[in-house]
Amino acid sequence: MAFHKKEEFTQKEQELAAFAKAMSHPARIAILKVLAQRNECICGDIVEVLPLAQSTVSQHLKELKNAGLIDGTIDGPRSCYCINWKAFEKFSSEFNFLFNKLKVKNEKACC
Amino acid sequence: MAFHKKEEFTQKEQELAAFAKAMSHPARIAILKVLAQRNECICGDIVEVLPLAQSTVSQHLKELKNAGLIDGTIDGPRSCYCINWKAFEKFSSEFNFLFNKLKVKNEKACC
DNA sequence: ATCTATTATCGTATATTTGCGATAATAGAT
DNA sequence: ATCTATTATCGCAAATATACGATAATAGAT
Repeated sequence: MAFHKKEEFTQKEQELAAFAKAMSHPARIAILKVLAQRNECICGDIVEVLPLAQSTVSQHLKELKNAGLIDGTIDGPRSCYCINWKAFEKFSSEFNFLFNKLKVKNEKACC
Repeated sequence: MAFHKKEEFTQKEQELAAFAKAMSHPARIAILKVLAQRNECICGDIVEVLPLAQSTVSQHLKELKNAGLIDGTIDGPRSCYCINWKAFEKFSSEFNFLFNKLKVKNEKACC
C-alpha cells in the first residue's frame, strides 16, 4: 500500500528531489564540505573527520556518487573522491529557475 | 543500533540537511511549485493537482511547514498555505556559501 | 442545532534509510 | 607468494518515511 508514486511526477521534479535527497543527511553535507575544501581528493580522511564507522561513511559516499554529486575512482586499496561541480551547477540553476524566478512576482505572501 | 547520529554534526550541517530533506520528495517539490505559481494561497487545490490522496498531501504539507519552507493558517474548514520566501533566501545563501565560494578555488577536480 | 465541505489526525502496512560489525576485495610492499 | 592497509559489500536491527482509508475536527451555511 506504500508504493512510492515518484514516477507520477515530472522529470524535473524527480531530479530536484533526488538531488535534495542526496543532501538530506548532515553526514553527506559534511562529506561534501570536506571534499570541497581540500584540493586533493580525499579517501579515508573523511572517515577520520566524521563520527561514523568506516562502512557507514562508505555507504554515504556511494549514495552521493549514485546521485551524481561526486565522482570517484578506485585506485586499488584507496579510492579518490571529488565533487562533481557540474552537477551542482545544474541543481543550482534548476533550483533558481523554479523559485527565484517566481519570487519576484509575488514577494508578499498572503499568510 | 541505528540511532541517527544527526546531533553529532554542525548546526549548519543539520539545517542544510533538514532543508534538503524537506525538498527530497517530488510531491513536495510539486507542492512548492504550485504555491509559488499562484498568488493566492492554495488549500485543497493542491490535492486536485497531485496524484495522491488528500491525507497524504496533508502530511506532506505538514512536513513542509515543520521544516519552515511554507507558512499556513487554518481558516476554519479551509487552510491557506504559502511559501516562506525568507527560508528559501536563507537556504540559498547558505548553500552558495558552502559550495559556490569554494568552487572558484578548485574548479578543476582531480578525478 | 444540524448539515456540509474542507482539512487534520490516527492507525496501519510496506518500503526505505541509517548504522554497525564482519567479511571480502584490492593493489602495493616485503 | 604473503602480508598490510584501505575500501567496498553483506547481513542484520532499528528507525523513518510513504501512502492510504477511516475518522475527527473545524467554521460557515441552512
